[in-house]
Amino acid sequence: MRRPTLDTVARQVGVSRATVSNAYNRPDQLSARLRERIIETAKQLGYAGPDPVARSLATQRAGSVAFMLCDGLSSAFSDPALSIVLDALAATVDSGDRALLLLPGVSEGGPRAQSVIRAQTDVVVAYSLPDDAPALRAVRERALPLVVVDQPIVPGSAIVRVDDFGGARLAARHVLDLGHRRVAVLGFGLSADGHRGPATPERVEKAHFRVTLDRYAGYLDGLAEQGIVAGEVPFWEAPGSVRELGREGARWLFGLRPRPTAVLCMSDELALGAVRAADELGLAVPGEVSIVGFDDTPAASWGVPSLTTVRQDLVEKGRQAGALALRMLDGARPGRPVTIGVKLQVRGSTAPAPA
Amino acid sequence: MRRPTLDTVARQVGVSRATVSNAYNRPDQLSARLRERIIETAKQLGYAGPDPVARSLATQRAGSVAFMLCDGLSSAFSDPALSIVLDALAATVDSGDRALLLLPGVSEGGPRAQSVIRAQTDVVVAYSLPDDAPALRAVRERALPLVVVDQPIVPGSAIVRVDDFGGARLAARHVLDLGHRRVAVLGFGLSADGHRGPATPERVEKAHFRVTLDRYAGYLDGLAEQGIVAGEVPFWEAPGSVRELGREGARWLFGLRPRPTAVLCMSDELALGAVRAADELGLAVPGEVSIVGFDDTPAASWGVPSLTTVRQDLVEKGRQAGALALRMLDGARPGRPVTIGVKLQVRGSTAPAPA
DNA sequence: CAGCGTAACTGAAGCGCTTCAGTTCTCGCT
DNA sequence: AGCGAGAACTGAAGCGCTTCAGTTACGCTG
Repeated sequence: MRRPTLDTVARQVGVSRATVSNAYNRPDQLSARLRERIIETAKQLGYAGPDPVARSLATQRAGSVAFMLCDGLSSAFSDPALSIVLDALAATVDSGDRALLLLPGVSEGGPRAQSVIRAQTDVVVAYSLPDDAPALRAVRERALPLVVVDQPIVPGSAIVRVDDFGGARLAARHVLDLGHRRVAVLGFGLSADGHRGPATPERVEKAHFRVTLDRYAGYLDGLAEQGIVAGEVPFWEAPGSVRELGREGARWLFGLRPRPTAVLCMSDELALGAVRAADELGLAVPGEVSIVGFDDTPAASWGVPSLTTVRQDLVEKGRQAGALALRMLDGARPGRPVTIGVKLQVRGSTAPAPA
Repeated sequence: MRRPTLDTVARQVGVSRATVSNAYNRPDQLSARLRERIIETAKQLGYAGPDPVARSLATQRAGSVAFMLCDGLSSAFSDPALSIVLDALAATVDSGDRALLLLPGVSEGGPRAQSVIRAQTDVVVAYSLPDDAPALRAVRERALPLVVVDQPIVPGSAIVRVDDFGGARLAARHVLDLGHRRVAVLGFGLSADGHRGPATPERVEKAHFRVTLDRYAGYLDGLAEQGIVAGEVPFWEAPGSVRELGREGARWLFGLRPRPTAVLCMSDELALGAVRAADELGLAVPGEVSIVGFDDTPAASWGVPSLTTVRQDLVEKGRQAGALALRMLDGARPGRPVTIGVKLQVRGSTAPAPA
């Protein structure tokens, strides 16, 4: 005995299949009494409504938004920024009656191409993927509409980004204003190769991550206002926005001579790791070293000291990404990139440079 | 000019549709040369392989595992335990060639029934939902296989749970052994009503969350060994496993007279909030108050002081849930509940009771 | 009362794919 | 030469639903 279908119900009630379909999808197309009878019969037969897959085939819409991310879920969600963006995105697409299909990355390079090819989805949102992610090729092959968050730049896709350059420059100017002149950068990886260590000019040259590059450039641009040049600014690459990695990088930075008095971090998580490293080395924050984060996640204001950081509106970012995805579905053109603004949030982790 | 289909390719190559299908799905059914020609032609036509939705309809498998959670994503992922479980789950189902469909909750009660009814999925995993979640009814109506993580108890579903009772008892015994006699509980909500405040016996009576109840019972059971009874154990309900809520609850608990010397927390996040509250009130941890967490998330070992906590193997939990989901798909019976073991992880947040 | 608009319902053509029972052809073996 | 086995490929029947162009019947208008 098979599961009931539209047909089973139709026959039982003695109407056509179309009518049963209408009972579920266009109540105005039949009399209320008949509709009620149909629903009632369906319930008795254990029919739970039109099969979603068959409906998708007939309507030519999968009804889901795929979300691709670079790493696996656990490392991804240790980045609180992602949770916030994803939540806002989910709320937006859900209210548009679509589900969220999650495609986590494998081994740093994003999801497998195969996962994308088999995904039942109408549109995909790529969250901060490397330029050469195989998943992106697959998206193009399937000719699916694409919304890119942060990076990379993909022709024909809609884009939501943050003013990384401007934000980083704000951070740099801030420490400059406080009198700091020996400034270091604690940042994300330049490429998806898991490199962990000081960045070399060559690596900067052939970087794959726009965000890393833009923030780095923003820092340098700001610092240039006091004549500080790239060569004087140590830059540690951490292959992920994780506290532990920030701690490790900061340790190295604090070991340099002359020791930097300010560390510009590309995320709050890295910054919190840096604070920890300073603690462990007996360096007072912000007395001896100032630390600036990026993102303004909840943890930034929670900690002791609270974090001076570059605030980006993460909820807005997720919402915009969702809205763009929905709009792309209606066949809208990608349009201009949406840029989320930033501002400096001064708190307790920065202070005038020590004498 | 429409998108190409199997048929387009078949006609172009001059073979039957079945053969093209075989080229993608059963390479052994045709000669390598023909297969190559087909793939080549497909590429030229811009055909990216069989349409996933149509394939699903034909094969009668949606190819995805739905994951339902109680809250929205952002609050959900502020619970690091979830990230870990979800990641392990994702890895397991992905290797089984299935995608993860995320169904976040709305307003504390889990996902909407409608979301479940329209979900293209073969099996659903429910993560710590309240007993009366409408989504669960929808799952039953659709007769989808169900794997429940933690709670509630649903007849006919597979279950992955943790030895909550035993773990809680371990925590209670630990503080007892250290000489504590005034012990408080800082826990999750008993029902999905967002209640925030001291728990009353009536609320305990008609609780909806098994986990909260079991842990509470475990604490009491342990404490009973020194003759401590429920009435002597203040219990604050926090409507979520969030640091800020833990802090608030702990404040209240620390305001009681006589002040508890030990606080048993149902999660590490709550415990970290309690540590913070103690700090702010000038209470030394563990000198004046001991605090025990639950879960052993990364944050537990990271903080100062590090957290004494009940460790559950979260990765294993996610993996088991994934494996069960996959097995249910093959028509396996639910079987006995899988219980993940716990053990006490003693660290720096507990010490002998003050004299 | 003819004419017409509308509400209520139906028939049938897809949506794009898989799969199974054939059919044909080739080749090795006796 | 004859036979059988296997390889290579095909035809057609679904999978369960939506949708659109009709068809019927009915009440209303002039």
